[in-house]
Amino acid sequence: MITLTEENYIKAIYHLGKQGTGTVNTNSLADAMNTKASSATDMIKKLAEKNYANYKKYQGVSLTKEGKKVAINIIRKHRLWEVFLVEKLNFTWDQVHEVAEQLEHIKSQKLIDELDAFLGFPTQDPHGDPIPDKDGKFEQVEKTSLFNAKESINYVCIGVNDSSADFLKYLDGNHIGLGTNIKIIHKEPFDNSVKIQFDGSILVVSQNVAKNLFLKEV
Amino acid sequence: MITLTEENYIKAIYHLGKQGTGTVNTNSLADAMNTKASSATDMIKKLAEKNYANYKKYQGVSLTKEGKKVAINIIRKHRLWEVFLVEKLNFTWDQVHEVAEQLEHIKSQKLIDELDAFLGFPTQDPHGDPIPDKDGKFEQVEKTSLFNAKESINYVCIGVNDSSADFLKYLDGNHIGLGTNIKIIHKEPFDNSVKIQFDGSILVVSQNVAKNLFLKEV
DNA sequence: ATAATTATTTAGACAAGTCTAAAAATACAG
DNA sequence: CTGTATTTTTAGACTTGTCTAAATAATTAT
Repeated sequence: MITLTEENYIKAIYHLGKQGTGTVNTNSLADAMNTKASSATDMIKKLAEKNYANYKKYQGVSLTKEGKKVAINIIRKHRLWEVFLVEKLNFTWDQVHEVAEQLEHIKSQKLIDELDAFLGFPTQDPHGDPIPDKDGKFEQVEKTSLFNAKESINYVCIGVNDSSADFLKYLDGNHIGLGTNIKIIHKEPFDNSVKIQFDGSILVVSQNVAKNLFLKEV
Repeated sequence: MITLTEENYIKAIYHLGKQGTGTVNTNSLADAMNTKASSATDMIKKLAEKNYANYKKYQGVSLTKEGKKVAINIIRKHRLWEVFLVEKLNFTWDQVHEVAEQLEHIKSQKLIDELDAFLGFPTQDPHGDPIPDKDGKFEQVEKTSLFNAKESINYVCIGVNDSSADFLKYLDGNHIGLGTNIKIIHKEPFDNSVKIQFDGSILVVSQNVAKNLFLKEV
């Protein structure tokens, strides 16, 4: 049996370690879990014990194949529930995260498979992130941040990095969403702000915003 | 903050104590929770401490107004999720309970209100039990068990008492469900079995079945 | 009314997950 | 390369919910 806390640690290791491929150090894991390094160490040992993680003292932690499988399954559930909440229950994209964090831990294979079918086998969640299929396969879309994007090229918004409610509300307030077509008018070297054009309007966004908005060339 | 375990104890007290109006003794509570009497005592104390339960040593436990509110809210969530699972995700009525037991603990007022609306404000779950509305109000339907029903009167099946998967599968196998019209042909005094007629077929059911099938006169 | 039985509570212990404080290992700067 | 700073681990303790075993209260039977 895998506990709720174990699942959350596994998920955190996955996200911190470049989609499960890299090593994560104890302090960043503790930070991500809002806990202390000593607690993280204890849990890392337990995960290694249960064969979800590779661990050598002072060398950081990474997920085993088994651990990655668990992580991807949680992510699949999280993102499917997000689609459900937005498409069927009138949630906005900044409201879904908190509830999906709870729903992702419900244990029932039938539930998630039926939900997937009910939603029409979606491939992206409301923030543009890919949804793993039943076998854990998913496409990592080629994406550039607005910060790294080039002037005078046409882009379309395909996702966000920081999905904090505040950031998502900011985007909503400025009428930027998935699918919005964006062109860079000017990149200001002084403060790294970016002047963009979309839907006929012009907007200057901060470096912070630019780094968290993902685009794709069209 | 109320914990998952506390919620489950409150729910059990509600169900055991005649919909929250009566007193429950420690042993039955422990049995219902699959735990030991000493554990039940500990939890009862905690619930009394937090004002969800009334408790005097050796006198059993009952829910406070606050406790009843919590119980009814959990039941509301449980039953709404059951409707969702059956109507939208192709679950059969014997498959819903286990998953609804998990879903009922998800914390989000918006989630449950939106789900309620999405389902069209249903008043009964798939087993015929009433669903409390947003304010905790619900109709307790007048029901007789088949065991107590009288011969030669027309009844309709409106619910079940024992909602174990085995019992529900038995009913499915015999094509009895909510809404099935039933008439008693003969009550056998020897073993309390009951011969019934429905949809043109004739069936003899055991006392056990008769006690767990709820009917309403038509 | 008293003895036997049953129900309930208490006491002390354990596992999971967390914490603080201190020790040990690693990394970094001069 | 050596000392300092940082990171990580260990040790011991606390909380929640559980257990067993023993003590106490309530109930039932004679």
